[in-house]
Amino acid sequence: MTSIIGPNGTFTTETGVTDRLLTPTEVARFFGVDPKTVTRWSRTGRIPSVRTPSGQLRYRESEVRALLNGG
Amino acid sequence: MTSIIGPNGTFTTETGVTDRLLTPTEVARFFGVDPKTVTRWSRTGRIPSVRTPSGQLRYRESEVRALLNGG
DNA sequence: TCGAAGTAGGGTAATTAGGGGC
DNA sequence: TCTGTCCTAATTACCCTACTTC
Repeated sequence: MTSIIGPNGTFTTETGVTDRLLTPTEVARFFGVDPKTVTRWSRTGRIPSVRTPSGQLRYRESEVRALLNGG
Repeated sequence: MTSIIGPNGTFTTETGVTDRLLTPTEVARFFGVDPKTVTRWSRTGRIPSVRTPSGQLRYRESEVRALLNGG
C-alpha cells in the first residue's frame, strides 16, 4: 500500500483520493454507538484502524464510509 | 550523521537519499491529531525532530512513515 | 513593508485506553 | 456474544499571546 503525504499534510492514495482520519467519537456518531464499541471493533478486526505514536486509535474516513455502504 | 539541507526543504543524507522535511501541521493531519500534539510528541521523545535556527520543529518524512507502519 | 497563516509556550477541559462488571 | 456504563491514568483538544514564516 503506497501513499503520499501531500503539501498540506493530506493523505493521498494510489487512486488520487484525499483521505483524512477520524477519531473514535466521530466514527461512533456515524454508526450511532458508543465510542467504546468502536474501539472494540478495532480489537476484533471488524474495522481497520491506525494508531498514533502514543497508542490512540484513528480511522480512515474512506473505510468508514465503505462500511456504512454495506462493507 | 552528516546531512545537507537542500533548496526545496529536502534533506539529503550520505547515502544520497532525499528526505523531505514536514511541518507540525502536515504531520498532525497525517496522524489525525492537533499540531500541538505533534509538538508534544517531540518533547516526550515519541518522534524524532529537527529544529530550525529559530526554534521551530520539522520532521523527516521517512520517520513519519516508519511510525505510521508501527514504529 | 504589510497581512495572513503557522508555530511555540502555558494552562485547562475533554477525550481515550484499558480493565472490570452488568 | 455484543453493547453501554463506571473507574483511573494517560493523552489530547482548545483557549490565549507572542514570534516566525511566506
